[in-house]
Amino acid sequence: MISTKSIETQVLSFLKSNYDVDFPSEKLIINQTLKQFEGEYTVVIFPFVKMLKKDLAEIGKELGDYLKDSDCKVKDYNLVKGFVNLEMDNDFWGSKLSDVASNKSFGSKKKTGEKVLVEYSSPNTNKPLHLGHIRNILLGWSCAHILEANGAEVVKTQIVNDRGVAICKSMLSWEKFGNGETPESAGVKGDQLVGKYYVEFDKQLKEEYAEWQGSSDAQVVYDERKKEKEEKEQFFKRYKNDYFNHYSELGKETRAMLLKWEDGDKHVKDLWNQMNSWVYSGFDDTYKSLGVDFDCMYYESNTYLLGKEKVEGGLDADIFYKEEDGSIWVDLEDVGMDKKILLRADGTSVYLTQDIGTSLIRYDDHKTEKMVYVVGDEQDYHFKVLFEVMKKLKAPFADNLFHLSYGMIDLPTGKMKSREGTVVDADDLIAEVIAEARKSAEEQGDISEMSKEEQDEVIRRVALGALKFFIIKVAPKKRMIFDPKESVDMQGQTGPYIQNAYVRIQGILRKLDGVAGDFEGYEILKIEKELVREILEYPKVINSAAKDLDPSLVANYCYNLAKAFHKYYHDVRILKSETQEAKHFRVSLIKVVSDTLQKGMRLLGIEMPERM
RNA sequence: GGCUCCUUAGCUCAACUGGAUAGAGCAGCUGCCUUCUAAGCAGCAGGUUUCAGGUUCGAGUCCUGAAGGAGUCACCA
Repeated sequence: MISTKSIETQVLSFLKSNYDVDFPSEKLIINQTLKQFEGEYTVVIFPFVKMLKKDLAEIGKELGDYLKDSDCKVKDYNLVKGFVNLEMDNDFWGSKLSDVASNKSFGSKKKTGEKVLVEYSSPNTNKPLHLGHIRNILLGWSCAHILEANGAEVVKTQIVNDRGVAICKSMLSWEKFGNGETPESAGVKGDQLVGKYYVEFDKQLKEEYAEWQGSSDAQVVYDERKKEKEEKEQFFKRYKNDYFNHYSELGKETRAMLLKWEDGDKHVKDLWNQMNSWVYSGFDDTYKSLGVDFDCMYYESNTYLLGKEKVEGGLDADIFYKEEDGSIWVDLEDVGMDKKILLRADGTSVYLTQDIGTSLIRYDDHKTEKMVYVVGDEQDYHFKVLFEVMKKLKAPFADNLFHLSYGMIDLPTGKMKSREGTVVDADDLIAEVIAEARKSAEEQGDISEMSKEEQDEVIRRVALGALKFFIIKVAPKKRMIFDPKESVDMQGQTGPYIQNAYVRIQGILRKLDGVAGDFEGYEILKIEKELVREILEYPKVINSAAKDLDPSLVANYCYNLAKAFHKYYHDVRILKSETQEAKHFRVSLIKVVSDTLQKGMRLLGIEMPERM
């Protein structure tokens, strides 16, 4: 905007005054000129040909001359096919740099009054966070901050799935096999401890199931339910869930516990509160080491009842309908979808019910007319359904619901599967990147002068910079492969590469004795023009990242800017500039580069070290 | 099977939303530290953008079809 707006206006006024054509400004294309050609900006004039009914070359020449004569600082131009390459004059770049340097909030918009709620993380309280959560959390957190930079008022939140069968499994398991173990007595984080009992439950269930498979009950079930030519092994793999629901002793106990929980049984509630508090303190530690936070929390245990109420209300208003068995449904066939159940015949709620309740409570609390759900792409259909249901309920925010859907993370060895123990634990991963960063710092770092605490902080920033950048540089909707070895790389297209650009600038600025001043008359180098041009792109990048809910745009932008800077740093001496003007310009330039890098990376949750 | 998403260099990813000769990093090979820090820079090599059609001045990008992968089609969350 800031960069090409004046050119845009001039091109439009050219079309208006010379041809009396009102060309739609959104169709006007002004790109950065490719490296092979002279110039910095390129106007694509193919689109004009049809309207003007004139030869390409003629239009190009007329436009070029027009721009040159206008006051938008075009020094010269050249024509290649349907492209008019513009060379901007020295003053253009100088004044642009000054504009940015004096604009503290460059890249951020003024508050628009828009209120947005962003939901991310949203774990279950029965096991610790893993790599998948990390992608989710990083996307959510950075989207929230990008939206904020774009002028919105943002509420960061999550929904904690703290009730249901899965939670009862780990509770039951702890009660049966835990011998009163606590995080303190075991010396592990609370979420890890609870996760351990969740895994233990599954193990016990497996053993119980294996034993049962030899029973006569099992034989009867197999004979009755098997598909044609289905082997026993195959069948029982498929039947596991039904076994849990119909025959399992552990299943029976779990369900009994769930019923007690819903009845508010004191013993069960106490146990639930106890284990939850362990999990939450574990989650807090992980969030803290990731450097992310939330403005408020929602708990499924508090919101699912309201969902029920709303569904019943919708039934009275004839938005939903009741089946003979008493279950309540919504019919979405008018919008090309299925019928979906909202309340079971026994009155208990399902996933959808709970989300309906949660969204309404949130609107009451925060009046956010826009909501973003960061949830994996396996739930695409669920959110389509939810959004349609909210429309039917005429919720005031129903037209501004967004599902930021992202692809799963695979390991080089294949999918992550909790049952096969191939899940990458979040805490382990963070510890590992920190260890790697420490190794790198010892080998090639320059932080030995620092205190132990400062060193640790630098290492932490670099480690998390590597991890976060590695994950967030990939476009959200793409499935990504996470190679742990590559995630701790500190060279090339990585977070530390960008941090290093910042550190190099700080190094120069430290050696400066308050040099500042104008750079009137300085003949700006081509590489410097390119750097300024890149900086001018920043607001556009933030804008489209906010529009598309895509932080990877910011990540890739920061990399490109850092790359341009590293080359500049190598080619041009800044402290030993030939003239005072040159030095003033260059210092001003690198300051702006470092500010922009810092701002951009900040939006991704990546902090810059002063040295590394 | 229906629907949705994905497929770009050996590997991991880009490509300014339809623009020029498709770019980076990693891995491989070659140079550059007595310099504002080499976590860096420069170079070599690597591509029929999965395939077949179509739309147009122009297609990795849009449309149709095919192949491969993933997800979903639960009274699980």
